[in-house]
Amino acid sequence: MRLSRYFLPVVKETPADAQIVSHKLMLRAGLIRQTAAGIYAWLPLGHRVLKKIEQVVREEQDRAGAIELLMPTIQSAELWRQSGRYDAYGPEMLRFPDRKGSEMLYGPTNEEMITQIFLGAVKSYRDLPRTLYHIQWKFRDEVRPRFGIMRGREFLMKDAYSFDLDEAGLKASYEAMFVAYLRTFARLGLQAVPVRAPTGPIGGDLSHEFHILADTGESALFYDAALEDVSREELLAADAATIARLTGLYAMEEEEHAKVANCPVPAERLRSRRGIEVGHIFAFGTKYSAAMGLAVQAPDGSSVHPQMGSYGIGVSRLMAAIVEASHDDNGIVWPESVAPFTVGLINMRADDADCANAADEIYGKLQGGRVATLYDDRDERGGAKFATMDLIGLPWQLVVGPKGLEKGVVELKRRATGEREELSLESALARLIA
RNA sequence: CGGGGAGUAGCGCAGCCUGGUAGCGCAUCUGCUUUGGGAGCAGAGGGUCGCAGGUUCGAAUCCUGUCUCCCCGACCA
Repeated sequence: MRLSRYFLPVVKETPADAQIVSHKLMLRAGLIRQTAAGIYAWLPLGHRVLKKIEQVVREEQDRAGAIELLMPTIQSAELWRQSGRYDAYGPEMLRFPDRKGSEMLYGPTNEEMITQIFLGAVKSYRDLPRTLYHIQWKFRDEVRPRFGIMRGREFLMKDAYSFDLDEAGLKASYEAMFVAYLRTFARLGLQAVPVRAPTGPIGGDLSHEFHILADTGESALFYDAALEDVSREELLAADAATIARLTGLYAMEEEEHAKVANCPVPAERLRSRRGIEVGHIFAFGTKYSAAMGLAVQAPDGSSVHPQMGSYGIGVSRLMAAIVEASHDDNGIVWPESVAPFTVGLINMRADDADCANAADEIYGKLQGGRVATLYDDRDERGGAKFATMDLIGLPWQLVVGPKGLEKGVVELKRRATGEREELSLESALARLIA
């Protein structure tokens, strides 16, 4: 993409409304634009990142055997009356009538709907287990939206729902999702801490939250320092044993931690940090299957309510969490897995014919490959170009200028470390494409 | 929902107390000079001062109402 034809409204000054670094940087880098309290438009660059995150989440869901579908954002109140949640759910649920006066709502979650869909299709234990998921916009009319997309009212969520014949099956489905979550966050370059969670209004008896450690997190956590020692490789290779080990380590939200009489973690290993909740998984058993009359026929001919679980990841929130975890004084530092473009190709002198031709040619070569390139072909001073590239945080900057061309080299800069290298064009391209 | 704050040009702000018909920086546009880490000079465009009433000869400024946004608390991916 040529920057001269792109839509990238970067901002030099920090927007007054933004308080935390991710919100400031996301506004400044032209990723998002607020349209109402807690509601944001995704500008082209932000949209690309959102899609990249979504794709990593999707791949790990698929890998875990979950099946993607897509449910609507608008639901009928009738559905929610069947589970009893229409009245139980608070004013966070956005309710409105359609033209006939039927009560509708913008879905804050989809347990009822998925159960309804399942009920219409599955009658036999032979169709279990199944885990279905979708990645869809949700709306929760939060009392106080804040921090940009960190706590928006409209947000993109991956929510998965598992159906099993018995509790052992549910446990297996829960663990499969647990593994998927560990891998997902590791691939996104994040260190996530699984925290044993109180099950709250959704019900059930097994639940974990996944928190990204960050000073600006909204939750205060207490946990065993050993949780920080888990390597990325280990998380990517996670299995049931990994889960057993991780969940065996102490980790609680402040509120729960306060209730613990004798904390099992020795003081020197107890860490207190803040976290951003980016995922939450529940095993809630037959709560919805029973309420909504979902039953399958078991091998012995009896009728059984499937054991269910639900598993959420805040996809849009993850973007803010990544920025919180990965930035410096100059701007965002995207992990390669979610970077909107891999390379920022900088033409130092767009008004210089030789330089422009050389840069155009390099751009052409990169176009054919797998790396997405954002080509700054504007006639602008080098300093401004670097500032923009640093702000938007692409992993690589490839600099083409007259001085380098004289020597037959280009400069390759790694955003994360700032290290620069002069290379022949061939080796620079080889490096990027590899 | 309670408590606090703010709405003036695309962004960041001043002006308001002490009414006299709107200004600064950045950004944008034009020209010239520049060009390897946010250039300089000269010029230009852009605002019914959130909205609605009221007071007044006259309202960004005073009064009333209203809408919106932000921050602090209880909820959540």
